[in-house]
Amino acid sequence: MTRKISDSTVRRLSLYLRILEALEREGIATVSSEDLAGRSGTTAAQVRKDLSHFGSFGKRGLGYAVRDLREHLQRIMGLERRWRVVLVGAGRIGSALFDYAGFRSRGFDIVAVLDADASKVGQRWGEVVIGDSASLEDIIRRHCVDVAIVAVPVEAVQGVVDRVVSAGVRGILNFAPTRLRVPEGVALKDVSLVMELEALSFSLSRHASLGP
Amino acid sequence: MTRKISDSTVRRLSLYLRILEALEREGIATVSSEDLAGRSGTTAAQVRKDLSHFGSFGKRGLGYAVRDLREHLQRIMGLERRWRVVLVGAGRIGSALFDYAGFRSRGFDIVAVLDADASKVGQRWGEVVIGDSASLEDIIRRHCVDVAIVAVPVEAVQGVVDRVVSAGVRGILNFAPTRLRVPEGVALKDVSLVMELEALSFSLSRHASLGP
DNA sequence: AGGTGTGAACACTTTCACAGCA
DNA sequence: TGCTGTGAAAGTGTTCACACCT
Repeated sequence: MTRKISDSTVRRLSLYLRILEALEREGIATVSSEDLAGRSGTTAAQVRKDLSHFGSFGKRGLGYAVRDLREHLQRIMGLERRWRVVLVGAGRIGSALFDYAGFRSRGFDIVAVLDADASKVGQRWGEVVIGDSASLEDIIRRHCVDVAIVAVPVEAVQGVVDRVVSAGVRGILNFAPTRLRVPEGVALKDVSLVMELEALSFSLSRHASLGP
Repeated sequence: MTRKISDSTVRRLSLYLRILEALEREGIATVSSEDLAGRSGTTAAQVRKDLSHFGSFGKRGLGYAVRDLREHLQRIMGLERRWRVVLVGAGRIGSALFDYAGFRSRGFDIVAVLDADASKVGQRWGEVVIGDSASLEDIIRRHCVDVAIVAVPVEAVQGVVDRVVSAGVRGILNFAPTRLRVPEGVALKDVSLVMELEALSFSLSRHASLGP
């Protein structure tokens, strides 16, 4: 089996999960698809369809048990375990990412930081010492790295990604604004800030006349 | 008219634009949809369809004039002008964004930085002095701000967005991991790092058995 | 010949509507 | 009754295939 699950579904699952965690903290035990839809900006049918790809988690006439559904989603998303992450690039973006507590609290441990700049190598960031990018393959194998966050200049990024992949990493989060080539079976996500801003520019230019 | 243009098309246009700029720097004068597709990881038909929403820019039998198409795309994306941006939140992410040269070089000028933390207010970052979030509306009106980049904690973000919108901003780039409510006519883009990582986690968990 | 522009076919996603269970 | 789970319908986006222009 292993049906193809669409990207948009996956994004919504991640959102549902966050909402369920909040509900749980508030001590709410049960939630309907209607309610979950309201909180996630989608429709009740969409919520039910998204969940239905993985099983039947609700009770008819009642809704979903918050804790139970949260646990299911966590398992579905592969978040019942922790992931080992290498951060390549200790510049501004890398540094902000390293300090972002949200990663650790959601199961992603940055176990190593690497940079090509000799003046950065050896610096201590909290628990980790910045290593030399030359040792990339070594570090990945030694730390059993699962995921690479790549925050290096656009000229360097394809080279880094090739090495990371050949060292066995199958999940990559890229911050450089290029279309990267990765082999089949490697999951790649891009975060392109410029692309997002340009999309805003496009919207603003088109709907200029729709004022309040 | 003003047909609805899909989000994926807009993202590709932004990518085409970057590729065309690179081709121009390399002194390449002409490009085919086939070639552009290869460089952007899509298909020739997709490229032609994307462009066809806005007009006919190519010459049959020849392809597209790089410079000409670049100019057209720039206009289509609303990038022939500069955009005035306020950055709300001078924490780690805010600081990394401020230092990211890519924004300025692509037409986005950060004209003001604001933070709610009194200890940060008054600090000088390059050309700008960090202002107090209390003066948000003032700053937006005084600087004729078009776009707000919001990098504040998740608890604060909806409040900031409401104020930003009521002060007249119609484009928002949000870094907090929540679904924000904005009125019709306001363009909102989310950058959710956790969501991207969770999507990676999902992929990795599902395709665990597809090894080389 | 060579490569664009585009209607028509196809694939995928979302919404609808309702049967079925608590 | 109330709300889930799900086929069927509607809507969107992508690919195909070819007429048409240079």
